[in-house]
Amino acid sequence: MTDFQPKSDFLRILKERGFIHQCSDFEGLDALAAKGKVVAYVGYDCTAQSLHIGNYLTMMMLYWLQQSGNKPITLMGGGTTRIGDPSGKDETRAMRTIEEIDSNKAAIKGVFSKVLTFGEGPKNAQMVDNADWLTKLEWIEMLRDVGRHFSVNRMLAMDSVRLRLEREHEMSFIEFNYMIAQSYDYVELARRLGCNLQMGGSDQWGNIIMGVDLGRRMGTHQLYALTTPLLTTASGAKMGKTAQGAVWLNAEQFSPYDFWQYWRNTEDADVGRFLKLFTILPMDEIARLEALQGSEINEAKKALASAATELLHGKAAAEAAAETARKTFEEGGTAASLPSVEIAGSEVEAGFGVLAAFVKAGLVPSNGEARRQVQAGGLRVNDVVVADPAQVLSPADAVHGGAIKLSFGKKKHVLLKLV
RNA sequence: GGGGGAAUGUCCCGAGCGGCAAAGGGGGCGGACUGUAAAUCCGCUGGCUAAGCCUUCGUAGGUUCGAGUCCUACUUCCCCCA
Repeated sequence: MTDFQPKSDFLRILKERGFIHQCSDFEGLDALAAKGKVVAYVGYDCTAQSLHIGNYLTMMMLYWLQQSGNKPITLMGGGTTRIGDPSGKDETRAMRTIEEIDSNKAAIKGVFSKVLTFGEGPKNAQMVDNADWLTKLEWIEMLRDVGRHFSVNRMLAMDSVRLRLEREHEMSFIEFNYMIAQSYDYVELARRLGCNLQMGGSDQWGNIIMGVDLGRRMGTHQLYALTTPLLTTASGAKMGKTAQGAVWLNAEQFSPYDFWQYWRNTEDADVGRFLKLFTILPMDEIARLEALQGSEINEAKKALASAATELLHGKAAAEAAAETARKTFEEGGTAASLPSVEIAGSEVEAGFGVLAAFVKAGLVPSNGEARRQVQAGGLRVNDVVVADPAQVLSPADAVHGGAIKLSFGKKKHVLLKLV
C-alpha cells in the first residue's frame, strides 16, 4: 500500500488522509475511481439508537467518495442486525427484538444526510435496507444458490469464528451465519445497484472479502474491498468512550456542545491524524495546524472541534459550542447556553440539599457518589467548592439569571434553572 | 450417558481458614501538576432519610448465634471418559 501511487482523486484523498488499512486490489479500484465508476457501500448495524464515532469514519469515506464523483450507498442492517455480528466479540450480544431494531433504524437514518447528498441522480447517495431481501429468502433455495459456495472449512478459519473456538466461547449457529448474510448483501447490491466496492472498519475485512469471493463464484462483476484502520487514541485507548458512554452522532443523545468538547480534549499526538480523518479542512491548512507546538496546539484542537462539529451538526451549532466553551473556560464565566436542567422553584425554596441537586442535574449517579466527590473536592456551586455535604441551596443561589451553576470536575457544568 | 471443575462487588479480570461491604489489578471518576493535552503522583470506585441502616458473591432451599465460604437440588459453562 505504501508504495502505491493512486491516480484517482478518491484513493489519493483517502490515502493522504489516512483512511486506508487494507484493499483487495488498489490498481483495479483506482482505475474505476479515476473514471468515476465506483459504487460503494458501507453497512450500518441497528444495534443502538444512534451511530457512534467509529461509524463517522466510514461516513467520511463515503463523503470523499461522493466528492470525487462516485456513488455512495448506505446500507441499513435491518436484516443482519437480527442475526448479530460475531466479529470482534467474545460473547453473543443480547438478541434484539424486531421492534427495537426498527426503532433504532428510524433514529439512525437521519444522520447520513448531514454528510451525504441523497437523491435520484447517478451520483447521488442512496439508502437501502437489507431487511428488504434477507427476510424474504427461502431456506432451501438459499442453501442451493448461495450456501454451496461457502466452505465451512474456510468459515471456521475466519478470525471471528476461530477466536471464539480457540477461547472455547460459545458461538451459536445464527451468528455463524452472519458472514453469509453480509456476503450475500454485497452480491445483492452488485446486482441491484451495480455496487462494486464495500468499505468498513478493519474488523470487517473478513466479512467483506467473503462477499468479494461470493461475487466471483456467483458471476457478478469484479468486487472490491477497502477497510479503515482501527481507531485508537495515541495512548492506546479505544476511541469514542467518555464518562457518559459512547460518543453518539445524534444530537439528542450527545449534544453538539459535548461533541465539540470531545474533540477539544483530543490528545496532542492525535490532533493531526484526527484533523485528516474527521474534518474536510484542506490538507495545507491541516499541515499548518499540525506544525503548532506546545500550548499553541490548543488552536489546532479548537479548529478540529469546530470543523468536526460543523460537519455533523451545522455551522450554527459549532459556533455556539465554541462560544460556550470560550466563555466557560477562557473567561471563567458562565455561558447561558451551558446544558441546563429545570427544577421547580418551590422545591428549592424549601431548601434543596447540594447532593440531591447534583444528582438532579445528572452530573453524578447517586447521592453516595456526590458525597464522595465532595470529599475529593470535585463539586462546585457557582464556582465555589462544596465543602459540606449537608449544604443547602436556596433561591438566593440562583445568581446566573435565575439559575444555579453546578460543576463536576473542571469540565462538566450544568445550569440548574428555577422555574 | 458417566466422572471432574467453575460461576464473586451487574464494566472486566480475580483472591477469598464460617464473622465480609468482601484482598489485588485493569478500567473509570475526582484532586494536584499543566495547555480544557499526555505522562506522573494522591484519593475514590454498592445504596440510603448516613458515626446508623439496607441490599450484594449463578438460582432455590437447608445447617448455624452467624454462610461468598458447609449441605441439598436446580441452571449455565468448561474438561475428561463413552
